[in-house]
Amino acid sequence: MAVTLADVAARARVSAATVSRVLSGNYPVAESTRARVLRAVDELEYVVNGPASALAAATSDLVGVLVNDIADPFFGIIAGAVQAEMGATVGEPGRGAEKLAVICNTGGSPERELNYLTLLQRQRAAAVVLTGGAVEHPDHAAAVAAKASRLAASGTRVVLCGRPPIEDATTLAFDNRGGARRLTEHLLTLGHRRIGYVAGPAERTTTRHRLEGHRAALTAAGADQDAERLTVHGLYDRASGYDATLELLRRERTLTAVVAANDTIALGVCAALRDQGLRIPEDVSVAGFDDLPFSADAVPALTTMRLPLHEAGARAGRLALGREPQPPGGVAMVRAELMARASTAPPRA
Amino acid sequence: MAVTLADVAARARVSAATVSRVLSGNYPVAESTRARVLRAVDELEYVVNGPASALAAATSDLVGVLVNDIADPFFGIIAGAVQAEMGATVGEPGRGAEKLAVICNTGGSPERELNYLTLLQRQRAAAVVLTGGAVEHPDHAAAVAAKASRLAASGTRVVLCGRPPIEDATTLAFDNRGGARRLTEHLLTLGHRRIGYVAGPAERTTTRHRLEGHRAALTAAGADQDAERLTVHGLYDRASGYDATLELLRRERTLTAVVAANDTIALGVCAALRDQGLRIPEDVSVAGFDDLPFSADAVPALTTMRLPLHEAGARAGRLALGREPQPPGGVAMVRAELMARASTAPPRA
DNA sequence: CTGTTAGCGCCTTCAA
DNA sequence: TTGAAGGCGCTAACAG
Repeated sequence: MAVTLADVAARARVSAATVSRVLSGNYPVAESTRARVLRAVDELEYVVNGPASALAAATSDLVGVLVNDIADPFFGIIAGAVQAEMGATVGEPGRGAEKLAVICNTGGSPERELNYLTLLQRQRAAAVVLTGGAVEHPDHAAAVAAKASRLAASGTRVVLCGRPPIEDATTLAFDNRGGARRLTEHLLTLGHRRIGYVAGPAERTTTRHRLEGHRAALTAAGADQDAERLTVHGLYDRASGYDATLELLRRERTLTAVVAANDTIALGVCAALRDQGLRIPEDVSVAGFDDLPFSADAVPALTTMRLPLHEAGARAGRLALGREPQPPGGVAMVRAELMARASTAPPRA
Repeated sequence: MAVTLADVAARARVSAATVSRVLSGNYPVAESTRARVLRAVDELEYVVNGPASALAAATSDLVGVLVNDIADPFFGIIAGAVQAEMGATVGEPGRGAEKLAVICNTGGSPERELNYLTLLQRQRAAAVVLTGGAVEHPDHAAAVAAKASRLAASGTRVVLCGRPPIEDATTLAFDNRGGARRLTEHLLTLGHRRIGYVAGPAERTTTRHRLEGHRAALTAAGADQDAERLTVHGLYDRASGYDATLELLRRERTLTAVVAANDTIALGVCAALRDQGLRIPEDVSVAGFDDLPFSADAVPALTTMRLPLHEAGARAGRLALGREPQPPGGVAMVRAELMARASTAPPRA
């Protein structure tokens, strides 16, 4: 069938062991033999059999990246950055083979998340990176934690990017709570008091943390009387933002600002407000979270909290490869930065 | 180290072969034995060793999906749809294990594309889906074609989604040329004659086909005198659209419309026009391509050609799994549909 | 329906 | 510096 190590060995007139050594490059081999082997590899167009070497070596070069929604740039940016760190520089034998980062789309489903973890465990993945908020259902959280421990125990590095720490994993946590708080403080400082909040799905950590930060700011300013009534939950998408905004306006027509749990939702918020004949920011200010690429281009440009997604993803990738030292305590906090733009302004007098 | 098939077999008091049969479910096994085995699997928390079974069975359950830029929703949508087709229903033994779709980000680099193909070949992937336009450099095209043939020869299904057909691969081609032509015809029908075009990178098939469609419409209408001068190339991103628009205005201030090679570029075009004090569509009409989710929400809503990305990705996934019959000749054309929205209108009188 | 027997292709001591 | 040999964990005939 396919060309094997033995074929290469025969052609280069050496043993299979020698070919293996040349290819993995972790063992001294005479330069002349080396050249001969490489030539044979070339002539035969030999390609290592991954499964076979993974079996023999008990390690694979797969790195799994789990995302909630690959069509959402939030995850696309992180995943792309992780993958870029793996540097696909194959084909140059002699220097340890590179890793293959595989992106797995869970669609936010707990079952699929677990399924993918099993699949990766089955593949004996070298590392797993879990990105984005976690589902907070206790059973599921326990199941994920258990899987993570088992993966870690079997030598798979587990890295969390944008979700709360768990045991046996290195984590890059996003400062959702602090960021959300500063964002709402920004609005309060501008003079807003009746602020609507469009939250994400209720059972996710990101949703809860951002909402908590928002509430904390309101409470600190003594402006939290209506907080409950002025909060609407939905999905992290544009349609939810649209619908939620209509609901908010129904509940409180005199809103002067709306904070969205993320930029995508904020887009829907803007659309709904506009359709209701309200101007941004003259009538209602709008703010988002994440600072995705399109946010700066929105009209008006969206005020939001910037999360260094690319940097975080790259760092997660390095941690997954063991190329970067663990942060103290295994946990590092990634801060969010306020990007005050045109979508927020003082309320009408 | 880890629990193996043999451990399960011992515990269930059957042979390893029986356990294997229960797990893969492709062979009759007595219900009682089956139950006993499943219980042992459970108690031992056994997880199949992927590499080992791939080696023995000479097939793996990996399916590779190559994309040019995973942070771009165009690819995110396609990749997500492919992956959804794989249905990660693991953990339910007895029904053939599901595939693991792995998304590989080439960043548009020919070398990385080839590298990933090698990596997937090394993993003995069950299938490979190549998405998005191809680089037209002859050497590279030949290299990719050769790799594809080799993959196909070794039993890996090769599916193309959004790129021109090659031998040994099933392809879902996007009707970029026809779509672009209809889009420009739409503008011509509205009365536009001085139409700028912001193209993508010169050496990509998608870029060329869309540009050709545009030119064909102009030529048919006898409006192609300035076509060359009114075309600017850039990347498929917002910044390029912005810069290209400034350049176009420098070349021809009296433009009444700008066609962008895709929606992302169109966003930049809109931003630039606005910054130049031009209104859309009163002063200048703008059109994009793809109909990404944000396009309908832009202000004004963007006229564009809709490509059924999700459907195409899903179909590519099914073809990769061999769950859908080959289209006649191995090639199917995916049509684009005109979405005439608020960003285009007749030119000023 | 179930057990036995060979490998799948590669890595890795152990010797030479 | 190189070769020989055993085994990684699983699947796939082939018997029974």
